[in-house]
Amino acid sequence: MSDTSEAYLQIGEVAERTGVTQRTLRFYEEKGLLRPPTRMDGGFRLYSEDDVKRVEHIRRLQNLLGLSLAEIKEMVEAQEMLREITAQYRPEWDVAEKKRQLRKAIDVVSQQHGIVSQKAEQMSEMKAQLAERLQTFDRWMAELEHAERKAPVA
Amino acid sequence: MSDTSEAYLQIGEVAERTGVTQRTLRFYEEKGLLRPPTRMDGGFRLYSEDDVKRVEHIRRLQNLLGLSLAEIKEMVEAQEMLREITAQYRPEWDVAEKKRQLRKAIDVVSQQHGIVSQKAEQMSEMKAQLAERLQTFDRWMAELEHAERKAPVA
DNA sequence: AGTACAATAACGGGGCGTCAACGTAT
DNA sequence: GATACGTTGACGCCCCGTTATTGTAC
Repeated sequence: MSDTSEAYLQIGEVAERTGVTQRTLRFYEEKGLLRPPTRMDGGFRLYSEDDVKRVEHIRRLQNLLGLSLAEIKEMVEAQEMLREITAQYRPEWDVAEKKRQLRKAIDVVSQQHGIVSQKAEQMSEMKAQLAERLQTFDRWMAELEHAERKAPVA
Repeated sequence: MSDTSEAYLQIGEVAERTGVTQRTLRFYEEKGLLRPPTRMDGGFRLYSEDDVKRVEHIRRLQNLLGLSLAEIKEMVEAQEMLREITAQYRPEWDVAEKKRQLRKAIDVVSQQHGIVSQKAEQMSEMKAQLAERLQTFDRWMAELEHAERKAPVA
């Protein structure tokens, strides 16, 4: 019931669940975006559910925000920092240091928020344009069908 | 007043106005995304305002939708097709052919619309999450400042 | 005759895809 | 012992950035 090996995932399962390839997972690890996972005796990688979440997070930052892996690495590292500060009490860190780290995290997140806001705006603008064009096309199509009825295929 | 050379732009101006590099413009041309522009006697490229618009269009498809240049090329070509059909009368094209082209265009545009809609949704979701986190961080920061006042820097 | 701008190679880097050759075992 | 899954290289592609060298002129 309380086994040490609660839920390990091999690289193939992680790949399937996250929608990236195994190559990509190993590449992220090589680049320091994913911490090296534990291994079984034969050398097979064993991932945790947390690792899956990190991969999904990385992918969102890539696909939605279009950030480079280097930028993403910085953000992910800043987040790790924050977790270490906040997860368990750390009385040995003085308050000034905590504040500095927190400010850094706030900077990162608000920067992301800015990017997202901007992109979201551009998105809805583009969406409106596309909808308008679809309207126009549909009208043209209707006209063509009308013309066809008047003068059927030669 | 009605000069043949109404408004030509050299590659540097186009680069500046579109925010891409000259290298990128030449690369797009090489890959067939931009039609080869006219040249002056010495070989310098001369772009039109329409070319500028095409570059901006390509960039939006890249940055917002994250499409590959190959995909973008298809879309741009489909659009050109449509322009040729609709811009001037072409009685020599039969209606069935026009309909086929128009259907293709509708397919392309509604596909884009689908992608945009989906991305826009993910965007606003992410935006909300980020806003929430910012709230949390701000509260933590306030707590830290409170603590600092009670027990000032050692 | 000097300066700003452009042209064409050619090499390099990020982010993987894709074998190849080989070891492991949910 | 056969099958499915994993391991580490190594090479290649896409989308350009970045010189380097040479030519042109809003």
